[in-house]
Amino acid sequence: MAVTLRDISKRLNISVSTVCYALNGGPRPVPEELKQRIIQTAHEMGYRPNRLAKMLSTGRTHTVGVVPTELSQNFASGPFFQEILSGAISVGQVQRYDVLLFSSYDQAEPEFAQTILDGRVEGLIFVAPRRDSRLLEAVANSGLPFVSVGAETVYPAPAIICDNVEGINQAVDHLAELGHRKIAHVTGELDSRDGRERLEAVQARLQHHGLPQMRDWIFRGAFHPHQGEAAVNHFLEIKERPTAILFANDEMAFGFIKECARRAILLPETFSIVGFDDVAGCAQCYPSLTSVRQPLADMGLAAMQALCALIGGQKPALRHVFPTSLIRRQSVVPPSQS
Amino acid sequence: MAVTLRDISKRLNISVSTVCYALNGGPRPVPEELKQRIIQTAHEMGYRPNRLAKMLSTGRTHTVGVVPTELSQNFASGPFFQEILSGAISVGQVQRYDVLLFSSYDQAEPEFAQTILDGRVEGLIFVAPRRDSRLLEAVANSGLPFVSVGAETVYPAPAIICDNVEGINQAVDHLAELGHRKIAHVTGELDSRDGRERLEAVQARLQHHGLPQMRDWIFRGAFHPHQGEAAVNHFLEIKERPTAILFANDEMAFGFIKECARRAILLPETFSIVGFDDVAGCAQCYPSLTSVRQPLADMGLAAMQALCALIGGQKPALRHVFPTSLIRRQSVVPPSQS
DNA sequence: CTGAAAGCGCTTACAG
DNA sequence: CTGAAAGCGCTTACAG
Repeated sequence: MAVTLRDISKRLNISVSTVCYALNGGPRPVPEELKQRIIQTAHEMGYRPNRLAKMLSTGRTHTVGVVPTELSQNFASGPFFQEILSGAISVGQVQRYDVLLFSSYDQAEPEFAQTILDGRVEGLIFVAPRRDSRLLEAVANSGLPFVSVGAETVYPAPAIICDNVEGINQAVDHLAELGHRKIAHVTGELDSRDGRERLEAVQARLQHHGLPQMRDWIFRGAFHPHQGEAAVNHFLEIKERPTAILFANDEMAFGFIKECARRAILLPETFSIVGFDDVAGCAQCYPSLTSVRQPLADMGLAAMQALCALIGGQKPALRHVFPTSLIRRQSVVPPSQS
Repeated sequence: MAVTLRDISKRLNISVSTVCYALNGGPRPVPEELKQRIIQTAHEMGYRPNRLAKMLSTGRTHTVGVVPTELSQNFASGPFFQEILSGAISVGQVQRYDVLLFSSYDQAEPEFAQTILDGRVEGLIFVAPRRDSRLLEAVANSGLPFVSVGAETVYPAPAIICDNVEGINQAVDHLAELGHRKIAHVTGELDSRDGRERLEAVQARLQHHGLPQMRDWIFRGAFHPHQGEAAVNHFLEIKERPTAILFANDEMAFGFIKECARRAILLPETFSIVGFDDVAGCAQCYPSLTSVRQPLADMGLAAMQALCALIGGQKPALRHVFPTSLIRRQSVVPPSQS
């Protein structure tokens, strides 16, 4: 069907090697006149090089794979994944790497490791993997370069993360300064580093400020909006209501805001709320959401750069911690007098 | 380096074909006892099938490529692209297709067609391509299956689009009902179907309602937030200010909102505004943005399904028009009396 | 039933 | 300088 080097070589009665060298512009020299004739006929015949064949024979694919968060069932839907992806892609443009999304991903299948280690990619980016991921273990054993972004692994691979403790401190300090003394926390998935670290940081910082801590003020979530919605009931029903709530990510805060709107519960009057990640939606919700900014696009960018460095045989830093910053918006006000 | 079928066959003193058939479970039968022994040793030796080799010999890659909007310089950043991608990916999960993002994309390069037609993918999804895209022409000539989403092409390939006229009518009708008689429009890129169709629909619907049209009320944009910002100055400076502005997409409306906030111009009191696309940010901005909803994720899903059908030899519909709906929020109020 | 071999379309070390 | 051939690691039609 498709035109091959062989077809061209036959047409011109020369060898495939010469055609190959001519079309690739090297490394073996080809007389200019002949080279032009080859390029010309290749064009006439509608020749298009087969990349798979090239990849197979050279062993280079110029492709990196992106592996979705194992926690999220619907893959690429969240802004977390998307912003990181967009950062990664912008580097790909420069470094000339294409990105393969393993969308045929199926958590249920134990042979998934086979799929991502089947030779199509030169390296992998894991977005927010779990610490105990069996996938990671298989990949680490395979020797294929990889980095993780948004979470640290137990393997000696570059991790691009944010400073959770700093971020939480900024949030708690802000609330404390305004006079909040009853601060609650809706946690993330506690199997993840981010979920656990943020919870611990909240507890440590509350203690640092000498603020009270109650069991009812910790609501266990898992990074999904749904748990934010569920939290509304919880915090309304407990005896001692908090005046401020710190969410482990924005998505849960959005769920909370939405549910409050549905039930006509005033925000920020009833609860001051703070999110984490500062995804695009924060600036645009009502009330706009004060949030700890984690520079996701920059992190995706750094992840891709680290991966390219690894592939290139360099040794990038194993830990790339990005600073957080508190973005203040309308969702936080001083506690109402009562 | 890596273990191959050949290595296994040597170890067991049998032929590669037998090993291949055993590991693939067919099509040629292999005695159960032998098959188990082969699987066993393959496992022991850490065999991992090389997908590139398989792709090359079978001619199937089980991969589809996604080509970014040519209008947008920074590729995967916009929510438009991202929501469509997420819809497409969710189908990939079911149909077992992986998604290749051509992130090494470079508009400047004329040989880009070579890159996307190099045998790595079985089909292509074009996100909002321009009508006159030279890329499309090359792809259409190549015979590789493709679909476009968010725009129609001149080629007989499935187009997954929304009903621009319906959407604009919904928006204009809504404004007219509230009493607006001075309605402006910030256009999209007029080289695109969406940009042009929406402009024409606005003009037609204004006429239908017998509303005045002024040259100053058409501000030429190109789908980027920046033009929304620029529009603020324009509409403040012209003699006859409109009372409502219809933006060709949300991004420009966001830019407008942001600039108004910066300059302390009250919304929606000063201008009622309507966006188009209803991306996630609309529900969360202040004032929350009334917008024409284009079901992007569903469209991405339909695009992927149509593409899979094409690849499978079926003939999906050439035009898949999704209905729009006006999502009413806070950014539209009746015109102020004056 | 099983093995030897050709083929997928490139790249490149090896002869001449 | 250029051609013939081996090789990348699979799949599969062809012999035996």
